[in-house]
Amino acid sequence: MVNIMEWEKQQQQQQQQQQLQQKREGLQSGNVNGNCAGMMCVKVMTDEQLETLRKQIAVYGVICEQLVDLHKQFVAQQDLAGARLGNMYSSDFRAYIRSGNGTPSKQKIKEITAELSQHGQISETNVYNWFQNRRARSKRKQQNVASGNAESEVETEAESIKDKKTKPEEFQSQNSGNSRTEDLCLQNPEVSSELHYLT
Amino acid sequence: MVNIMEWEKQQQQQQQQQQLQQKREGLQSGNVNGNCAGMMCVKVMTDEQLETLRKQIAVYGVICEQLVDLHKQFVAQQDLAGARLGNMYSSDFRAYIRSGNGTPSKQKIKEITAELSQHGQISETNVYNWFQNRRARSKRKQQNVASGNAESEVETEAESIKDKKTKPEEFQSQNSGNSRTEDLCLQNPEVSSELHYLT
DNA sequence: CTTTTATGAATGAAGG
DNA sequence: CCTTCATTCATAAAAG
Repeated sequence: MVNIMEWEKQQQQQQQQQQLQQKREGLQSGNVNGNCAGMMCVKVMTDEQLETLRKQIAVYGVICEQLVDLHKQFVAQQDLAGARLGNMYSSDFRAYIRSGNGTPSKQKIKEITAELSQHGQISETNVYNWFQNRRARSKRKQQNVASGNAESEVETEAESIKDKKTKPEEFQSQNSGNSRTEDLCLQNPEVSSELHYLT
Repeated sequence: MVNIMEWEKQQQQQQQQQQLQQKREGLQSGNVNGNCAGMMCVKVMTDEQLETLRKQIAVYGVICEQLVDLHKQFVAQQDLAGARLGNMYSSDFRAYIRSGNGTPSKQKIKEITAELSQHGQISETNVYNWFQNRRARSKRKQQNVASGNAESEVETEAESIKDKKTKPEEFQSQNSGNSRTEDLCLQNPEVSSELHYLT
């Protein structure tokens, strides 16, 4: 297992440093054709270049998924910023993002895995799990928020969950003594509005 | 295994901060587009979009570069060793398991169910599902491992690949049996807070 | 140090 | 069989 954690920290630090450096240097962010020396401003994006950019961004699409969500939330909350951030992603990028909402499909997973594999060790299982968890959690979040609003915040919860499964509940009897029923509950009202205004 | 998912978050955070900073400082690399007003600028994208793309790519590029380098140091140690099937159920159960990996057959299921019933509530359906899932998953796992095993096989792991296949874990003491090695993860819950500065 | 939160993963079960 | 969903666990990171 080695100390992955250490590595992570290292990375974070380095990244931050990097960031700072960029910042100090004015974050040039490599101009496309920034040859605006005062005349022939050739900032023309050839189709090739454009394509390259799109491709890169598409690859990062998955990586930024959450960022987009947050941005959307922000946009929705502020209303001021408006469309500025909502539509700045390429269609490819958006495609990826959106794919997460519905059906990942094996094909997608393979694609994504392939692309991400270029940047590090990753398996299809990882991607699959990620989507799986993502869907489940976003759904549950919505559920909670919705129910919370509808129920007028009353602490009535408790039982409503019902054991639809009627599953023998496994053999709880065994551990009934120690299980501490964590009971989830992340009541994070506030931000989680999760508006789906997309753009 | 270093998951992309993990550092993805870092990137998200990084990017967010980056954008954040840029916004706060009003850092617009306007030199690229600013003085091209009267020129023949054949743009395929708006300044804003272009700017956004450049930023994203620049940030990602640098970060990824470093990440890739750092990953290389660890990739070699990434060993999946996903093949472990030791099971730790009752010997009886184990015997059954071993008897055949395919098709339990109704008879078998009945028997097994009967035996396990001595230890707790369990139905044939449970047993059936269990076999079903087990087969499917073990198969898929093999696939994944096989395909993903192109990496160098460094045996850095102490050992303990111990199996964790836990089955009727329900019966067993809810032992927390620390499973295997791996995983690392980090996230950035504070992104949201950062977001507030975005304005 | 303890509690929370976020998230990858494992697993039982339902549908098709 | 295969896919998908719901639940749960373990743990790293952050919060207090």
